[in-house]
Amino acid sequence: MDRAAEDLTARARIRDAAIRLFGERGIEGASIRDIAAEAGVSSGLVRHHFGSKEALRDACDHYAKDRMIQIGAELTQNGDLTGLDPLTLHPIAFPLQLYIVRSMMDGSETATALFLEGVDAVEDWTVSYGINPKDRRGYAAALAAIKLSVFILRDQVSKALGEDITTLEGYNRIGQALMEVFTIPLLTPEQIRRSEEK
Amino acid sequence: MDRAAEDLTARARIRDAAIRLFGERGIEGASIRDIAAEAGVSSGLVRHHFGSKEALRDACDHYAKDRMIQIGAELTQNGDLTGLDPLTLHPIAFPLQLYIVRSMMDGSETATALFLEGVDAVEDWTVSYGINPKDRRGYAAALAAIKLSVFILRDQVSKALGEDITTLEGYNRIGQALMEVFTIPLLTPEQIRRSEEK
DNA sequence: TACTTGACTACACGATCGTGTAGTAGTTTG
DNA sequence: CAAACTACTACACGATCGTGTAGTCAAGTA
Repeated sequence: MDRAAEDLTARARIRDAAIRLFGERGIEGASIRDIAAEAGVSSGLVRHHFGSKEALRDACDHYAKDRMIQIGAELTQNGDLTGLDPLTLHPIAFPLQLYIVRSMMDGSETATALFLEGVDAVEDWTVSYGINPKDRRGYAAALAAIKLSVFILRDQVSKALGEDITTLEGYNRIGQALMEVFTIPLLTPEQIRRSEEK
Repeated sequence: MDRAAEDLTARARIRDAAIRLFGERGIEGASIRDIAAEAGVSSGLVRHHFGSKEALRDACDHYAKDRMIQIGAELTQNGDLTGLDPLTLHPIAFPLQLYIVRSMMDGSETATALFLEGVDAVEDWTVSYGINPKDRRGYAAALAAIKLSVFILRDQVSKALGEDITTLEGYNRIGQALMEVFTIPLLTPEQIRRSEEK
């Protein structure tokens, strides 16, 4: 994804092109012929390497999941951030996130499993962080969904901001805005108490 | 949408079926033949009434937008809530929201305009409510996107909760979880200050 | 050298898509 | 009564889709 296209094997180029086009246009919106053209190969080669469109999506699912987990692991161990500054990380991680969300919407089990693992992680995190919502599972699910919302509606959010959020600058802006959503309490304790009485 | 199907004109049944199927499967995922079958008419009649698939989506866009605005207006004037209790409102509004989000993702200008109007409304609301984020526009855009995220990821969120959020009970649960996200400050003021120093 | 294997292309297939055309039945209108 | 119009169906069209088949070419191997 980060290396020059001509240095990659045809199989890798097909997979990268599939992740890119699937993520941008949706699974149904990107044909095998589109992906083959994007990768610079024949459509038959896509079938030769992956068997079917479904199997291609499966391969993309597992690759994207592994890459995201790998990136997450490298990010958490703060000691070694070699080559993981935002400027190089963003162009790699953003298309992966985009693809995963699209695959989720298409009903992929692998992508959905990744979402469920994310909810589990957020749930554990609320415990260790001392956050005690009344509905912890619901809270974690909402937080996980929110993290993905800007990817899905990136065109609309970009238009609302007058700034492309697929760029690093735009992405950082909406990321900080999301942080403000999480840190500014919308309701006063008094209002919360009153809404509970109803 | 709420009346018995046999009491509606064929045109209305086609439109309702289109909103339902477009919302569930996406624009590309629902064919004109599918919609015609769902409405109990021939595929030719869809074309007769709406001209093309694009024009059908346009008609659905405007209908959904008008209905949502109408519902919103009836909800805000608290005096008259005739027939607008959640039990009857939910089955009407939920498919409309689902469709609007799908249409947005498909690049519909009408649906995107509705999103931008929503962002404007949230922005105005933060002003009158005394909420002052550093990036007010970004804050409003994030909040508007969040409101729609659970519709898109409804299958994943439902699976995470073990409860179908398309039902009124499930929808209320995730709605309250979202409220908790907005009301529980994630970071302490100390942590916010520290993150700003970086 | 002869054989096998894997990467790769060209091409044809049936299905499905949106769309176009022709025509029927019932109602309205002059 | 005849013409016109509207709601509606049946059917065929070209395009595109995922897929299947056959074959080329280069590299490895016995």
